[in-house]
Amino acid sequence: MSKAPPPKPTDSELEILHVLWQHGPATVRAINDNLSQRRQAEVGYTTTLKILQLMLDKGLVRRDDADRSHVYRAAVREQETQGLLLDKFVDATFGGSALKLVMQALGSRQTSADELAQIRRLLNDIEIQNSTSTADDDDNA
Amino acid sequence: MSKAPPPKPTDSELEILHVLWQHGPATVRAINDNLSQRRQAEVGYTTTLKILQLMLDKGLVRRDDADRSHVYRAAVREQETQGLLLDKFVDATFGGSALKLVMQALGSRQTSADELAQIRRLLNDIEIQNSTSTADDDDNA
DNA sequence: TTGCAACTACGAAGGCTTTCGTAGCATCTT
DNA sequence: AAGATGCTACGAAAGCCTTCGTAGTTGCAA
Repeated sequence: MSKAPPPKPTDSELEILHVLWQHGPATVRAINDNLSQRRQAEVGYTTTLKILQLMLDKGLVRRDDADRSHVYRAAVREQETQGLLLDKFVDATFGGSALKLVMQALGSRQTSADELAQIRRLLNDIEIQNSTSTADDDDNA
Repeated sequence: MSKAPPPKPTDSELEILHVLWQHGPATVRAINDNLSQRRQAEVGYTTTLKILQLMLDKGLVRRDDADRSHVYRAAVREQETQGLLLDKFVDATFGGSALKLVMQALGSRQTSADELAQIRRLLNDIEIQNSTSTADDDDNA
């Protein structure tokens, strides 16, 4: 009955999720080391620990505390989480228009020919889907 | 001299900026009415006033206090502000890859044929620019 | 002129996020 | 066995954002 939807991660939490998504399950020590590398400065060990504990409460991570050093792993998927954040961002910043966002992202930025090609490929896929799936749409979120 | 870079607006501030971008200069009363419409609930008048005062401090808006009812107007441009926010968002959420963001935005979302066409047009423009303006480029990212 | 309505300024509370210090406990080493 | 090391739990502080109440002032109307 109660599948509480996973809440929107904060910036620090998102940073930790990136580590977990990239490296898989890890101890606080490993996560903290990784975080310290990414940033300029050292991150306090207990800071990382605390955030992980809060994330556990929120359901953003799970942990295995069989061993003395608990092992944390992401409880939310990368794409889903990014999609969630993207939705909110599009609403807040571009009034809900994903098109505006895409135009802005492509327009005011260096985009390589390779990337442009990838996007074209995606556009083709979408158009094919749009034209073929018109008969059988059975999607509910 | 010190052209202090305009700081990143918060969510509430951004909401107010949207009103100002859309309607031009306005009084607190007008802004507050507009805000109250967008949301479900009434927004406290002094809440709006307070945020505008903070925005004035930050340089996000300017005001004309010739009349008793001060008139506020945006001091930052829509596109620039959106670009700034987009940069931060891409960094935090997609590890700096604008491509991933675009793919996610287009992939997990309903995109109309019309919108797809607009994006294609933009892609064409970009490719033309890439080939004409840099006749002799070997690109390195 | 007196009183009401509208406006600005300001302080403060509450919530959230991030950071860190400390305490307590288990483990390992010598 | 005893001490050092490393780990977790927890409390608390600081900063930021949002919200609102209150006080003081100005302008208008009766």
